[in-house]
Amino acid sequence: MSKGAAHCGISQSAASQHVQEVERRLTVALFDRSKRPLELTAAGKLYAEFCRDVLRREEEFNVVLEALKRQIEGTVRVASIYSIGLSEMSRLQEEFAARYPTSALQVEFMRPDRIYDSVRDDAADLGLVSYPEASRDIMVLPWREELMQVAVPPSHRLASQSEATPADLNGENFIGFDEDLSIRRELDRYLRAHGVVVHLVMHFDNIQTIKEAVALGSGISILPERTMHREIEQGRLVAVRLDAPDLVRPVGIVHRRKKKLNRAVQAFLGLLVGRN
Amino acid sequence: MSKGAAHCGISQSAASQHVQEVERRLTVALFDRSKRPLELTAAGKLYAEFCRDVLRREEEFNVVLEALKRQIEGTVRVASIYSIGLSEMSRLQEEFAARYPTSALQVEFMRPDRIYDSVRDDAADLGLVSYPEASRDIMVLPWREELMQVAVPPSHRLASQSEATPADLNGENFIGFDEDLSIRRELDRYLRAHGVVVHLVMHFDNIQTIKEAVALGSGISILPERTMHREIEQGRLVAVRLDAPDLVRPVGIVHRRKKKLNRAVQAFLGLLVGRN
DNA sequence: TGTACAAAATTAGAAAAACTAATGTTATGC
DNA sequence: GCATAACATTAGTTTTTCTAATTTTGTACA
Repeated sequence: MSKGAAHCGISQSAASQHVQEVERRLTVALFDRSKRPLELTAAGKLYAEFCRDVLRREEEFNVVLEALKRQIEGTVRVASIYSIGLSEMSRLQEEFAARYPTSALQVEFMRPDRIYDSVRDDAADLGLVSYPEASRDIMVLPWREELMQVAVPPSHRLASQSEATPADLNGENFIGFDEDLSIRRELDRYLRAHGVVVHLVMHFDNIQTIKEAVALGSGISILPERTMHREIEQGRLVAVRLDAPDLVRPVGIVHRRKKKLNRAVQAFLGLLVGRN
Repeated sequence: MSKGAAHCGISQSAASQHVQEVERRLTVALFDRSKRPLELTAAGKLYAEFCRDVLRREEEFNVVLEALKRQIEGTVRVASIYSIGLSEMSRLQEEFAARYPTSALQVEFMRPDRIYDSVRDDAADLGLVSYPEASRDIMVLPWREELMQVAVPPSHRLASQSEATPADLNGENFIGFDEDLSIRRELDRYLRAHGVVVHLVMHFDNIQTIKEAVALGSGISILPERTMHREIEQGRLVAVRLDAPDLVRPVGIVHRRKKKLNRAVQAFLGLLVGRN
């Protein structure tokens, strides 16, 4: 019993009292005290077996729990708008995997309203959205502001200009965003503020389709410059700088207001805000 | 959580604090507190499963323990000298079984020294011995004093007498007990005290063999009267009363000095001392 | 049989843990 | 935004557990 006490880091007295308390609770002797060294009774052996079983089970639990914790702690679940771009995300993913090899990054692309829902329901740790909006549950970290430029087909008269003024857009066929998107409201406000009236010929809910329509000559648009790189390279689109430096698309990181962000999420955030 | 607290008979506060303490120990959240009603996290479910497992195992332990306790509490283990007699013991056994049907009586016959050892080692709860001797470990309860009479074959000259004096034994061929037995020492002392000298022709360690030898006419002996009933009935032996009323064989119950006697043992003791 | 020794039991009091009542905070539905 | 129910927090009390000191006990040995 003394050895047992030492093994548990308690005094001999505590061990003795504890054993007696267990015996009192079970109303059965665990040790035969008329022998030295002390001998376990049949009940004592049974109890020891029970205790060992419980400890075994606890160890098993801890192993599974640690695995679960690693999984929870080491995973970043990101919900992103499509227009962040697959290439951008895969670049981030590679860098994240290199820097934090024990962590995992899960990216899913979806429409903005579903991103907010995902974050709210804790289906995603972070959301990447344009024109981010905070609310009771949602908190916003500004990420970057994307320069907006005029998107025109190479055949367009503006394609040869190095810069355009808002007035240059007057009366143009325009391909816009759906009315329920923030970016649509922002562009409308911008055009109105500069007294520009465009001829809205189509509207879509995503940049990809708008770029296609512009490339096909259905009209012009105003899009984030960095989303057009590939089409510009391929000569399918031309981006013309607007002389209004305030026309940007803010992209932000949204997350649940109360939630404690885990190690991996923190690391990913560091990666995001470290390099813009 | 409030319901859980009520279920455990503790306050809501205690439950809340306890859960938080477990969470702190495991460094993992068990509940998703941003939802009402509270939801278990993956870790919480795992922990609940673990707890339920332990409780199940505890129940199992308790079932087995109760069975063991019933077995321990309800069993009397008696070690007896041969000369108590099988018939006497089976009569006791029957009565015990009738009065205490949930208890069990285990009787084993053995030589006196092994009886003391059995009691000392807790292999037997009670020992039945003649000329009982207390010691540091062993405690004695007097049980009964058996009348000693002269055992003679029917053909013997004393067989026709209703009573004999010690002097009648002078010069007789005598069949005694082995020298290491208490009864031998007691008989030697008795004979010496009465100035009797017998001719010791044989000695044995048990009454049964002595009775056989007497019946075969090898000599006479002095034996407990109640051990001769059957041989007397069968006309193989005759018991002659000695006019010395102090010649008795004391039979006692021995048990371990410190040991707490269980329910069944107590009951059996009551049966023994109640009827002599 | 007594004596020495080691180990367990006991005791009293200190330290730690668990608990409660009261109060503050939060998620949810209206 | 407000009401409500449930959980969290706080402060203080009760209960439990623990230690140090002492006594008792079982064993070995002279």
